[in-house]
Amino acid sequence: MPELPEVNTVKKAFEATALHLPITGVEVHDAKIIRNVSPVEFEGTLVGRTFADTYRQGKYFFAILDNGINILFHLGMTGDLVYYFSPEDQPKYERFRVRFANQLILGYADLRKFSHILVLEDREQYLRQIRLGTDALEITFRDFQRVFEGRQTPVKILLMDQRRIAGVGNLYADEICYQARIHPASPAGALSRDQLKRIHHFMQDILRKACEKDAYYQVYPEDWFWKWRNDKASLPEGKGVVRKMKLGGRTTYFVEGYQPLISGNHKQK
DNA sequence: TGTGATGTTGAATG
DNA sequence: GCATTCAACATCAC
Repeated sequence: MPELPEVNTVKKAFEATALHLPITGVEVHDAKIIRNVSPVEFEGTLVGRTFADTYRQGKYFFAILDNGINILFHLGMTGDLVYYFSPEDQPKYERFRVRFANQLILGYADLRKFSHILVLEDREQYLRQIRLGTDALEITFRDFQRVFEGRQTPVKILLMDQRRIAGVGNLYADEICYQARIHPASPAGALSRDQLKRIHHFMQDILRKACEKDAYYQVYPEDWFWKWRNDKASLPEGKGVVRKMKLGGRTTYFVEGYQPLISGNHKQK
């Protein structure tokens, strides 16, 4: 689930809860979850320090220690940070936890263990190394346009390509295509400037609103697509019927008729 | 009980 | 580069 708005919400909660507290202990339950250091090294890195700052780009969240070391939390599919005081509130699937001087415990839970937790000396170098793209909320229309130019690849796959645009995952990509009224399989290079403008606009509009609502789906606007996504029933107002297809190995939902497929035979500029 | 699908990415292949 | 497939992992729905 964690796409840009979810990760942004994790960041906000971390800032409100865990900053500037002395770290008194670390317990690792699953050594494999921290990818580049041993549990002992991880503990040694954290204990006695505080978290001083945070950074986020796309779905990558960094907690920055007071000595400048970055702890990357990439939440994978099921990662989450959980704050609690009492041991009986320990979340299921906790993989490690951090204890603070005020008795607060920060648990890292991850059912499916697709997470990447990394200790990084140099965040910028790491971001260059993985070639992470511009954050979806930051990317200008000009740069956005460049991503799609001359490509045969379906629009949705490019929206989810973290090396080009960082932060959009499977669910929000469907939402963006729906609100922009573009068929997700439309070849990117065939879109007109106006159509690209629409996608760029709705991408940022959707992500911004989702961030404002702390990625809490229940309070998303009524006319958003997500609640019908799994429904094979028709949408209200005769918009059409929800269809399902595979795109880049990911299940994709769209509304037939409402989101016309842009044909690729005449490239527009 | 077995099978396939599930929000993530990264590696391997042609 | 680009497109596709698979693997990492655990659970759930059918």
